[in-house]
Amino acid sequence: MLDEVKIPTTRNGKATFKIIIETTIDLFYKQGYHKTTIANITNSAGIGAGTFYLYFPNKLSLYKYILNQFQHDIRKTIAEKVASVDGRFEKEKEGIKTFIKYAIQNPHSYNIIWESLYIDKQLFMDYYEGFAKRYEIGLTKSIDDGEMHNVDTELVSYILMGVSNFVGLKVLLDLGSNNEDVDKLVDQVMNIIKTGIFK
Amino acid sequence: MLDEVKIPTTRNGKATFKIIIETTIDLFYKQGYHKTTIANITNSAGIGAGTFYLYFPNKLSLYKYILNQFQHDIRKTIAEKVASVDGRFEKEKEGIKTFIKYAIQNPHSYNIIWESLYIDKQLFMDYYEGFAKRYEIGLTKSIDDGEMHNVDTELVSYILMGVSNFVGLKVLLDLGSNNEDVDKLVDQVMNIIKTGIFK
DNA sequence: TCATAACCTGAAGGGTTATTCAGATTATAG
DNA sequence: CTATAATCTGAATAACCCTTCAGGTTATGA
Repeated sequence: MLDEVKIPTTRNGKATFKIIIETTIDLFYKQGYHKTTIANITNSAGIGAGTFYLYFPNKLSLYKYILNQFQHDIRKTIAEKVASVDGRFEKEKEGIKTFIKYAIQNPHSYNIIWESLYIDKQLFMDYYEGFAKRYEIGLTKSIDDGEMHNVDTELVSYILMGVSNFVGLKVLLDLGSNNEDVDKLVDQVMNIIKTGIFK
Repeated sequence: MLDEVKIPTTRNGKATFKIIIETTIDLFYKQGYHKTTIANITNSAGIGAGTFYLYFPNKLSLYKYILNQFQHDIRKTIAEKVASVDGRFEKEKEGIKTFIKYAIQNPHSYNIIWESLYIDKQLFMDYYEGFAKRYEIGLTKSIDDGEMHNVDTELVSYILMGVSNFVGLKVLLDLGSNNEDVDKLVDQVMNIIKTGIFK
């Protein structure tokens, strides 16, 4: 499943493995997956061309490894934050806020996840379907707790993902937004989500 | 601005130009921009390799030409539909419905537009900023007409784009949704947008 | 200390692709 | 009908890139 990735065992090996990952995340962000060559990676990482193949059989397996890392990291970060607040509404708010903040602090992750649509469509579908399913669990609880109208949870999960993703996108494109701004921004977003847009 | 695209003048030339466009849209959809080669295009179109360069200096200029076409077509389609209904709320609803229906009927467009993020980031930014500005005009009218709360129109335009894009995405990924379903789906979405999610 | 496994190198082979161009064909204005 | 512009062809070139591999270095357990 890890596509024949070879995990190094020694200290030197681990350091090399790590620099490959870090260099590649940076290159994928700046140039995109397809424009990034193995030679780009090994040159930027300061290693020989053959060293790459010691750990990864090809570029795709490296991409999948990085995507997997981000998935776990995002979900873990959100889950921890959400667990720390009380009330369904507050939890949903914290989830969206954490997602947007994560995007700001890891702008690379955003690009790399979306790009999966143009690398392997199935990866993209799995990612968002998995994310939606997680969302639905929380939404169902919100309904059970009487804090939310009896909505179609699957639909609402896509709506909320769309909102977070595009608001995150806006913040990323604008650039230079700091964390305080994000708090206010998310308050506005949640107000809109809570009470609706139209009179 | 059109990147040196040469528009043919004769009937034969126009037919060749057209088949290049149509073949390429199909290939970009199926394989993505980067995996599609000029040889793929000319072979699928049934023309000689050199013929491509009669009209386009390279693959990127062809991509930009196609992206531009979709932009105009989407905006025109939405504008016409929106003009045909009365009331700001009904107009917003019709706009979202038309967008999602357009995505279903032209699944190619969706892929090609999003892919701009991985071909030329500036194209992507221009596209969504332009779309947001258009949206804001309608939203401002909604507020003036007293049909909408006094919201941040720029923020709401990104929220609405996020909702349309991800609901459209969901429909596309699920596949097999017909137009009647979409009407009901959009009714649900608009209900949520109108009255909010939380109690 | 030394045998062994892990790690590293970069030149070279082999495949793929973009682009050119000399020459051929077709359409049409006059 | 004919001169001319537009259109078309596909083999050839040159650039690029992935991947291998024979040979070298480094770290470590015993």
